[in-house]
This record gives sequence, structure tokens and C-alpha cells, in this order.
Amino acid sequence: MEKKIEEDHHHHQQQQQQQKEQLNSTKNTETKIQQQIFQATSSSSHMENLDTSSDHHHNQLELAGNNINLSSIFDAPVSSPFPYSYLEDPNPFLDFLPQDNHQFSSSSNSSSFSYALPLQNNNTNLFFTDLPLLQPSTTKAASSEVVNAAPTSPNSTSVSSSSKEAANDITDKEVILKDPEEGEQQEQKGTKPQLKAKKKNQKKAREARFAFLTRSDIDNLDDGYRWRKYGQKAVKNSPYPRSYYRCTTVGCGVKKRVERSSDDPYIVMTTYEGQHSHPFPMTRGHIAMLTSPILNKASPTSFAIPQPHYLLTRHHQPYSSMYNNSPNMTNQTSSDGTFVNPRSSSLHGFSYDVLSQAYTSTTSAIRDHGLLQDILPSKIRSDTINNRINEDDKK
DNA sequence: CGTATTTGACCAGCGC
DNA sequence: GCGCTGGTCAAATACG
Repeated sequence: MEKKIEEDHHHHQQQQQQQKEQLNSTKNTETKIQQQIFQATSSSSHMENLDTSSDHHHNQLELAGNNINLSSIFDAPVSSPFPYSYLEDPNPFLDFLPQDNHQFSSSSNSSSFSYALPLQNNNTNLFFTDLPLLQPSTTKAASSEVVNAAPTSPNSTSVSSSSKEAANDITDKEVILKDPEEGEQQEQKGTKPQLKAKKKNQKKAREARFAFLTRSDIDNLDDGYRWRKYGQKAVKNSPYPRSYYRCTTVGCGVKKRVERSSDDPYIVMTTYEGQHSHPFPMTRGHIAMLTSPILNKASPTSFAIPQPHYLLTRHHQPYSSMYNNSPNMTNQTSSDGTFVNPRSSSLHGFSYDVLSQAYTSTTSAIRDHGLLQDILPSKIRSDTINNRINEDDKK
């Protein structure tokens, strides 16, 4: 059994290598491919006939009639699941996007463009980022620059929300997400009984999750925080393993899981769990960036000053695919389905509002999902693949 | 040598 | 109760 897993893993690694090579060869057509991906996801009819994962732990994808509730991928809301760079950067990534009429649209001269496609009956925020094709070593180097000199904490905003367990027991019960257990958990390391107790507690008060879809060949994206990998597991029905990371900051119990889509190896799903109990570790590059006037409108490729890797390389440019039907969001969707930036490119307010909106609006339907097979309905995934194939055929 | 990663083992939860 | 799977631990290993 284990040998088989190992063989599979080896096979997966080979696949990944091949796919990375493919990535380079298909890079030029990415923009169009990406566009098709989201055209596919924009149709509500594509939400029909979804199959669920055979993963018994995460196959609770909700099907309400023909409508899949993507919001259910979140166990619970989380206060600012994104690191500083997403939520508190005064020069948010939205500023990098085309902003005509505050609509996100495809960019004809760049592989970076964004779509945000509101789906019916979906409260979920699926953030897509369009990442460059870089070597992991580069990311690692950027991460190593991180120092503790941060100003504000992403945790400063509290979000009213509900957890999965709460949702299971008490529908629509809202709880305030805090992280009082994180310190305790650190202290409990030691004996196995303690570990058991810890795990039980974790199960009872499981941290919130926030899934983030990214297009990249880099698995462990540099989001500005420092992460230590503590595990890796083969994922059922997926050729790609899932990696487990924990924030390296003492006392911070935030975790993240990283896995690739089994159907689209270009898509990486990062699932954040918990809240950082510390300020965002700002790099020197960050400081330089924050004071740089070029950030607002300049092309990312024109950056010349030292900056965090993920910003230099447009790591945090989202597809901005916000699946959200909250009242506030509804009016921000144009008739053609194009997402309208509700905050006029002010990410600072935008993201928090979007997140809290989504979280508080999904309290009755939160289940234990959050991993890739749950967040990307198979129909969408298959559409993605089909579109990619079609694109290849056109060449 | 300190830190990060790898990886086999272990545990808990769930379905049957 | 058993088997499967996800999640975590921690010793071994790799790396800078």
C-alpha cells in the first residue's frame, strides 16, 4: 500500500515535471485559456450535474436543486485570511488591473487579467490569482527576507462568523472568531495524551478556513508570511500531493494547505486556516514598495526596486473571481456578468467587506469543505480542461 | 550548526 | 469493529 503511494508520488512528481514543461510551452496562450476558464464558470448551467468527491471527509458539497453552494467550502469565516499584502496593502493588487469603468476585463497585452464572475446562489469568494512561472527557489529566497517589522495586523478586523461545528449544531449561530486557543496549543506540545486532548479541542473549535485559488506553477506561494512545512499527504483522486504548512511565528497557529487541482495542474488551491496572531512580517522591500509612487498604475514588470517576490511577480493579482451573491455585491455586477469593483480599486476596504459579507451570509450552509475537489466543482474543472484542450486544438 | 524539509508513523473521524 | 482517509507529529535528512 505504502509502496503504491510512493510509486504514485514518484509518478506524480514526474507528471508535475512534465506539466511544468508544458507550462512553459503554453505560456503564451494562457491569457486566452484563462479567459475561457472563467467564461465556463460564469454560466450557471455549468453548476449543474456536479459530481461530488469520493473523499468521504470532504464530499459534502451541497447541492440545493441544481445550485451548488460554493460557499460551503468554508468551514467558517475568518478574519482577514489574507496576509497583509492582500488586505492591507494601500496599493492593492486591484490597482494593477484594468480599471476602465471599474470593471475587470481581460488584458490584451498581458497575461495578467482578471475576471470576477458572480455565480447564482453562491456566496463564496473564490479568489483567483494569475501567477508567473517561476522557480520555487525564487519564492523561497523572497520569503527569507521577511522580517518582523510590521505595522498593522491583519487580525485587527474582527469578523462575525460561524464555524463548521457551530453550523452543524446550531444553524445560523454566529460566533466571533478569535484565536485564544493558539497559545494554549503551543504550550500543550508534549505528551501524547496532551496531543490527543489538543486534537479534540481542535476538532471542537476548528479554525476558520479560507480557500484561495491561484494560477501558478509554484506550490507554496509567497504570501509574505513565513511557513514551515509539517506534512504532505497524497490526495485521493488527485495526482498531486497536499502540503501542510504552519506559520513559523511563535504562538501563531495559522495553517495552510496547498494542493493542485487534479484536473488543472495550473491551479493551486491554498487553504488558510485560522488567524495570524501577529503583525504581518513586512520586508524591507515592502517598505520600499509602500513608498513607491510607481505602484499604483505602473506595470508590474516595470518594478525596479527591491520588493517582495510575490509583488514583483504579480503573485497577488487575482482573477478576482468573487462568487458572491450578497446584496452588496449584486448591484456591483454588470449586466454582462463582468464584475464591477465595488470599492473602486480600494482593496483595503474591498476585501474586508467582501470577506465579511460572504462569511456572514453563509452561516447556515457552512460545511467542512475547503479542499480542491470541493471548491472546484467537477463540471467546472472538466470545462477548464476541455477549454484547454480546445485551445490546444486551435493551435 | 541552525533551520527547513521530508517522510513514515500515528491518531481521529467517518462510513460501512 | 474495521478499513479508509485526512491531519499531524517527530526523527531523519537536506540545505545554506
